[in-house]
Amino acid sequence: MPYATLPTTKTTKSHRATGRVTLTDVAQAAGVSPSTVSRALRGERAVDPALIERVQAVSAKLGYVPDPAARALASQRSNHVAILIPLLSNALFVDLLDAAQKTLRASGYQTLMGVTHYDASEEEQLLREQLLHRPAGLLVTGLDHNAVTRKLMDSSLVPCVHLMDLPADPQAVAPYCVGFRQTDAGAAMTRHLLQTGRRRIAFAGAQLDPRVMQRLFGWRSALQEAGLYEATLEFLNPAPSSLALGALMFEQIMLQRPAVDAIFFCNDDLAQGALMAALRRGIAVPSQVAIAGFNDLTGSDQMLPPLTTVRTPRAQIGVAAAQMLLSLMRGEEPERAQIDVGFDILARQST
Amino acid sequence: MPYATLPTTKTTKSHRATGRVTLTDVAQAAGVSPSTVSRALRGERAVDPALIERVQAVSAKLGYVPDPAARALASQRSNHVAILIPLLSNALFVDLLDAAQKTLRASGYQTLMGVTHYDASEEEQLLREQLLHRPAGLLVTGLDHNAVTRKLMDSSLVPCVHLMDLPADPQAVAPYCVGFRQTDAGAAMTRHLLQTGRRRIAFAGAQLDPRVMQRLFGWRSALQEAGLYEATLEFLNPAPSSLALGALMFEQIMLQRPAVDAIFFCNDDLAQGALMAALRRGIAVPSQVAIAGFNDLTGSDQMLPPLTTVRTPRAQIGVAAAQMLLSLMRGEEPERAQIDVGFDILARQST
DNA sequence: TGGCTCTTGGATAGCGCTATCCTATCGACT
DNA sequence: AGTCGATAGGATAGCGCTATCCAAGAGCCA
Repeated sequence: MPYATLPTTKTTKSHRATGRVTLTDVAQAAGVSPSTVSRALRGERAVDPALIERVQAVSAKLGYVPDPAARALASQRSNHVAILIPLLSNALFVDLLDAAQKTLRASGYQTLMGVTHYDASEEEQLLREQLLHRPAGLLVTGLDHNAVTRKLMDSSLVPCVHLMDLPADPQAVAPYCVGFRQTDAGAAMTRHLLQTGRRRIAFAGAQLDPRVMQRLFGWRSALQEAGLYEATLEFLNPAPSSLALGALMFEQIMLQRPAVDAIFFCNDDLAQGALMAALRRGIAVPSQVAIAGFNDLTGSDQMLPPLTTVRTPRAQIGVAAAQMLLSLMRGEEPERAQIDVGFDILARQST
Repeated sequence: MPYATLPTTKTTKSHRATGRVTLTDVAQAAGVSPSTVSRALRGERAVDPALIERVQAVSAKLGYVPDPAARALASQRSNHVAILIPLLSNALFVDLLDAAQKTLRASGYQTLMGVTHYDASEEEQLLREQLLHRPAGLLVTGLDHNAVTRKLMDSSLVPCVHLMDLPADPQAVAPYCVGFRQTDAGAAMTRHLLQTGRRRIAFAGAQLDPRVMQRLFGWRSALQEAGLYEATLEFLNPAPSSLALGALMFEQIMLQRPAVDAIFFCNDDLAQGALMAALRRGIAVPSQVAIAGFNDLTGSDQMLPPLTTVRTPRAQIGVAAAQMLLSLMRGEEPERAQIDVGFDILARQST
């Protein structure tokens, strides 16, 4: 006996309450039960292929669109993916966001963005708010979080992928990560400068977030290896990085240590500002002092001279992390918990 | 008779289903009905002040947090605000997003971001998806949308504020807008160039979105007023704007019209690229050719020479639009439907 | 004092789904 | 032939709130 002919308690009214086409409407029109429609549309369990087709046709004809709020309430899971990034004022993170967001949307997920401003307690608060929406997945920048944040992430059971960073242990199975070894990148750029014959290589860092500190450690170890490390070659400023700060730091370094023959800036915007300051001062780059940056931000190839930098594949990180998250949300176990996307030294004319 | 002593049908179980503290738990603990808790916590209708305090205390003690999904389902309204911007690769829109997002979050709203890529049908699709979440408000960039998009915005009854642009009619009551007159800004910069004695002023535009076109119209009308307009002074390229494109366009213009004495670029990144190209070519700025930009993006003050540009208060636009939206969402009618935040000509050394 | 409105709290029916349990049918195996 | 299990569909109870309708009592006036 087809479902439509069963004695139904309330037939006509349901469809008009909010003017919305509901799953029940589709069920009635297709002559099946709501459960079946729900299952057919989600590909859940076994449903007769012919029935699936019919349900899909009816639902398309009626213009049925599932209500995410009802779905979230009933299933305790939304189609949101929360992403936490430190800043929107650094193009690096915007590129990450853009790539991840595009990939997730293609699979039907809505991105909930949270900006932490490098503040652990703001991160915690944002995570709390986002978890209320029962996100299907979580993307967070870096591996450094306060204890409460880590506990929230764990106990929520929401799949989570970390961006940009990798754990010290290459065999770790614990956090899912997509990134590269910041320390290695810092060391690699320093070695490149050593190879071009530089001996007094300063490090200029701003913001001083964990990843900048790792690059600093890489620079230190490469210089120590070469027996050229001096603590006074470190120039650190906790202010956010910008062209203006780069120009300022360049002037300070040239004043305090006029004999440096290279400066490794922790981010391209600082290095770009330094290059402009050098032009203004008439300081020859690279003959008097070499300048290197990090991240290959937009415009670095247009500088005078073009800026030597580390190309960090952040769009690739965003896409790969989103894909890893997608597979985790499908309940799959990814092959490797960590993906090392590597980096490239782009040797341009500034070194 | 206090609510807790009434014959309750099911007392113990509700609290354990999902391990979540629900409104009903708070109601029982406070000895009032769920309706009262709901009203007390939302400040809805009249509730005894003492009762409100008690409910708040109990709810804080139990750690109750309302479920947004349940709320959205029952009230047909979420705490989401959808924002549509064309690109994340233009710092202008990121600044807008950042400011709006920050303001909205402070009032408890979650931002749903959508990136349209200047594509009307993608905008329509994004809007559709976002409306499913029953957003409490809508922020969209510009005033140009296809017919379906406009209809979706209207029929959804969701309060909507448009960013960056203002309607031609200054007395219009129709769309809520926060922005400035792009045409006026284009004309103002052109007049500034005329005042510095320039006579052959080229316009270089990329992306060619509606706002760029309005700046172009402003440039045209100012030149026509001065009797100096020539169609061959227009250089338009539909590619997205970037430093590299700016450098390229600069070279093309200097090749095709070597006698131009000023170039007005529709965006700062183009102008920055042009300044770098001029440095490379040894073309003197501003003595041989003046260069002007638009938006005062980061780094423009660090150029050599510093770039003359139009300061557009985009953070202010983001905040003001969010505030207008907040008041609309409270059901208030704002004083004015349009807010003109104006702009400033920043005359630096490049002109 | 009676009846009126106004105020404040309670009861209850959904909002539109999913998850769980249940039933009917069919085939295969003993 | 009888039983068991697997397969595919149906019935139903929530998920956690809000909105609507009701009721009780207070205050007010004639």
